[in-house]
Amino acid sequence: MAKDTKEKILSAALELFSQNGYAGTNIRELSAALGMGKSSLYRHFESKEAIWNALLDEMIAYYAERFGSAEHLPPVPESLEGLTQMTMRMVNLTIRDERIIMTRKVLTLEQYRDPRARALATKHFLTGLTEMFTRIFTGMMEKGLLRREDPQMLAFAYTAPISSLIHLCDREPEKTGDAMAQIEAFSRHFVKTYGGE
Amino acid sequence: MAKDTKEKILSAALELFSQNGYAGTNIRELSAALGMGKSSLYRHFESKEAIWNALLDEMIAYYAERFGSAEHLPPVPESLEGLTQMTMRMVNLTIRDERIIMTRKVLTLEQYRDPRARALATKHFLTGLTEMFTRIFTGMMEKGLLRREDPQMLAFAYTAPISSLIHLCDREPEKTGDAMAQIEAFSRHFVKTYGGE
DNA sequence: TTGACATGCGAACGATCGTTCGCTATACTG
DNA sequence: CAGTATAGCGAACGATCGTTCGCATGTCAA
Repeated sequence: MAKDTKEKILSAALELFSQNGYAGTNIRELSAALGMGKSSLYRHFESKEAIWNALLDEMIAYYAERFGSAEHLPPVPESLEGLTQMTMRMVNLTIRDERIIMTRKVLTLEQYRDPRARALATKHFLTGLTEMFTRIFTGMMEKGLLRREDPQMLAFAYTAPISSLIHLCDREPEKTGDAMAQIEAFSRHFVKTYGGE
Repeated sequence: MAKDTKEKILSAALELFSQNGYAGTNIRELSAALGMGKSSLYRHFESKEAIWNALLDEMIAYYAERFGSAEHLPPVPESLEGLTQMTMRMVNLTIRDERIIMTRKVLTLEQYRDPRARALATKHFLTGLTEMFTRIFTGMMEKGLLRREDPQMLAFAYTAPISSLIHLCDREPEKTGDAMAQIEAFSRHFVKTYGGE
C-alpha cells in the first residue's frame, strides 16, 4: 500500500514537474492532483527535494533497465527499408508515450540545475541513441547493407536530426505530423546516401 | 538614464533566468545582483512578468535583426574547406558568447510555459539554422561545390547534429573541446559525402 | 527659487511557500 | 482483546514571495 502511494506521488510529480518545472511546482498543487492533503505527502517523502531525488532515481533506473542493457537492443534490420520502418516504430513510441515525453521535458527543464539530470539528459538526447545506432549500423555494414564508414559518425549523423525533431514535437505537439513525415523523409534520404556498396 | 537602467535590469534578468528559470528567480536576487533595492525595480517595470516579457521582446527583436534579414547571411563558401571553416567560426562564436548562451538556456527553460519563447526556441534550435544553410547550400550547388540534392534536406542533415552538440556545450561546458572537435569531424565527413560532383 | 518629475531607499503588506503539529481512523501483531 | 504502527486530515508555523507605500534625493524647466 505504501509502495503504491509512493508510486502515485512520483507519477503526479513527474507530470507537474514536466509542465511547470521543479521550482514552478508547489506541494499544494501536487497534493491536490493526488486528491490528498498536503501534510499526507510527508508520510511518504521527507521533503519536496526528496520527491525530486526519488523521481530522478526512478528515471535513471528506468533508463538503465530500458536502454542500458544489450538485451533490449532492437534487432539489426534485414534491409534498408527495414531501417526506416524500425526508426519510425521507435520514434512513434517515444513521441506518443506520455511518460517518456514528460521525462524528456523534465530533463530539459532541470538539466542546468541538477548534475544527475544533466548527465541523464545527455544520455537521453545524445549519447544513448548514438551508441545504440552505432551497433545497429555496425551490424548493417557487416551484412553489406551500409557503406563501410565510421559507424559512430553515421549513427550521430542519423540520430541527431531525428532527436531534434523529437524535441520539436515535445515543444509544439501540433507539429507532430509534419515532424514524423520529415523524419521518414530524412531516414530515406540517409538510406539513399549511405545504403548499399 | 532610464533606458540604461532598464537595459541593465534586463541584462541581469537574462543571467538569472537562464540559470534558475523564471519561477526559480526572485526579485530580491535580481535587485541584489543589480545593487539596488527591490522596490526600485518597480520604477522601471510594473511586475516580474513585465520584466520577462520585455526580455522576450528584446530577444525576439535581436534575433530578427541578427538572423532574420538577408543582409546578415554569411557569404557562400568558395570551397568545401571553406564550409568547414565558416562553420567552425560560427560555432565558436555561438558557443563562446555568454549572451547567446544565456538566450539559448532561457529559451530551453521556458519553452513549455511561454508561447513566444516556444516559437523563438524553434527558430533558434531548428528552422533558423536550416533556412540559413539551405541558402548557403543552394549557392554551393550552383557553384558545383555540392552534389545537387534537396538543399533543405542537406541543410537539416548538416545543422541538426551541430545544433545538438551546441546544446551539449550549454549543458556540460567542460565538454566544449570534445564537442568542437566532433563538429569539425562531422563537417568534414559531410563534405566528403556530399561534396563535388 | 520653486515646483514637478524621475529615481532611489527601507519598511511593511498580504499571499503563498515548504513544512510541522496534533489528532483520528484503520489495520496488523501479540 | 489490547497495543502499536501506518496513513490520512485540517490547522498553523515561520520563511519567502511579489508588490506597495511613504519618504528622501537630485534634476531640470519655468
